[in-house]
Amino acid sequence: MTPRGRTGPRADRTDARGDILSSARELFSARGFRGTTMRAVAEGAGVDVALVPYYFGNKEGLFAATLELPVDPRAKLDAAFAEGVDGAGVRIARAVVGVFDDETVGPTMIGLVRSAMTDGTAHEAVRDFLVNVIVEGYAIHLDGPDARERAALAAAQIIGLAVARYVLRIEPLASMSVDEVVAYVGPALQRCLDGP
Amino acid sequence: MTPRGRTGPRADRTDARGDILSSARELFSARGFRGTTMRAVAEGAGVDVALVPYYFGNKEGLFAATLELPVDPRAKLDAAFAEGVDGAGVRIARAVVGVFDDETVGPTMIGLVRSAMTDGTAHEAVRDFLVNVIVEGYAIHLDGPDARERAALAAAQIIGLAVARYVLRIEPLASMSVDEVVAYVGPALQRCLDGP
DNA sequence: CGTGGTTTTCAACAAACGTTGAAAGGAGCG
DNA sequence: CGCTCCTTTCAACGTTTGTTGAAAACCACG
Repeated sequence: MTPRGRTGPRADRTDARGDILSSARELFSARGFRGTTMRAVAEGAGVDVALVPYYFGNKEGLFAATLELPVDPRAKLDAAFAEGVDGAGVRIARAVVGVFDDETVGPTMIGLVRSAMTDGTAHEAVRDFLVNVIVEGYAIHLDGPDARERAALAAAQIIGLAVARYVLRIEPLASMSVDEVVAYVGPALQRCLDGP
Repeated sequence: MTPRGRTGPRADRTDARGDILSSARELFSARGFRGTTMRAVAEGAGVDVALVPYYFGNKEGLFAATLELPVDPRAKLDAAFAEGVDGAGVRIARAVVGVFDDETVGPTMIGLVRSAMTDGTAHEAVRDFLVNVIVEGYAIHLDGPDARERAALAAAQIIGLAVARYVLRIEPLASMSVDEVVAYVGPALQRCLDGP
C-alpha cells in the first residue's frame, strides 16, 4: 500500500522513554497540565505522538510518572532538625534552596509547585502531601500547644519563597545567590519556628 | 428555513455582560486560563457561547477584563504605613486577609494569584505588577541599604500566605479565623520589615 | 408603519486535542 | 530461514476548542 517511513527501533536514541519523561517534566513545569499537549511532549523528545501513550498509558499516567519526587523531603526535614531546633531554620532554608536550584531535580519541583495551583487532580495530591508530610514533619519537632499553627506558617513561608523566587522570579529575590537567600530566609523561618 | 429559537433581547436578564464576567471570574479562579472554556463560561452565565466573543472579542480579552483589579493595592499599602513602620506588619496582614476573605473581590484576587502561575501574558503582567507596585511600595517605606531585599522577602511571605491559605487550603491555616491569621502573620511580617 | 441598530441564538467552521489499530523495522532464538 | 517480541511510525477516529456569519427578536426613532 502506501509506503511507511522508517519504523522499528532506532540506533540514534537508546532511551526513548527517558527522553519523553524529560520533555514532559520540562513542559509540565513550564505550562502546567492542561497547557501541555502530548504532541508537544513527543516533539520535544523527538518521537512520534503514539509512543507517549504506548509507554505511559495516557496523559494522566505520564503526569503521575513525572511527579514522582526525585528527593525525599521527609528525610531532608528530619536531617535539618537532627542537630536541634536551634539553627534548623537556616538548615531548612539551605535544603530547600539547594533542591530548587539544582538543575536536575529543580524543574520537577518547580513543576510540582506550579501544577499544584492550576490542575485539579494534582491540587489535592500536592495539598495532602504538604499537610501530611511537611506540616506534620515540622510539627513533631516543635513544642507548645500551637505547634501545628507555627508549622503551617513556616510551610507557608517556604511556599512563598518557592513561588516568588522560582515561579514568578520576583527581583531582587530571583537574582540573589544561594547564600544570600539562606541568610535572609533562614532567620525569618527560625522566628516562625520559635514563636513569640 | 429551519425555525430559530427565541433570539433578541430577553426580559429575564438585564446585564448579560456582567453575568458573563462573573461566570468567567469564578471559572478562571477555579480552573485557570487554559482549563476554562468559553462554553463553560457561557453556560455559567446562562447565555449562548457566541455572546462571549461578541462582548469581549476573544478569550484573552475576556481574561483581561476579568483581571481588572477590584481594589487599589497601592492605596491600601500606603495606608498601612501611614501610621509608621511600627505595627505596619499587622496592618498589612489585616488588609491582605481582609481582601482575600471578602466574598466579592476575594475570588478575583485568588484567580489573579492562580493565573500568575500559568505561563503566558498573565504571568508577566502579574510579575511586573508585584515587582513594580508591591515590592517598590514596601521598599520606599523602609530604611537601610537592603530595603529592596527585605521588601521582596515580605512580598514572598504575603504570596506564601495567599497560596497556602486560599489556593492550597493548607490546614490549620485555612480554617483559622481572620484574627488568628493576623496574630500569626503580622509579627512575622513585621520582623521581615524590621530586619536583624 | 417602516427602518436601522443592538442584542441574542443557531449552525457551522478549521484546528487541535487524546487516543487507538494496524503495519513495519529490528533483535533474539529455534 | 521462520517465528516471536518489542519498538516505532502512520493514519485515522471522535471530541472539544475558539471563532465567525447569518438570521431572528426586541427597541427606538422617523
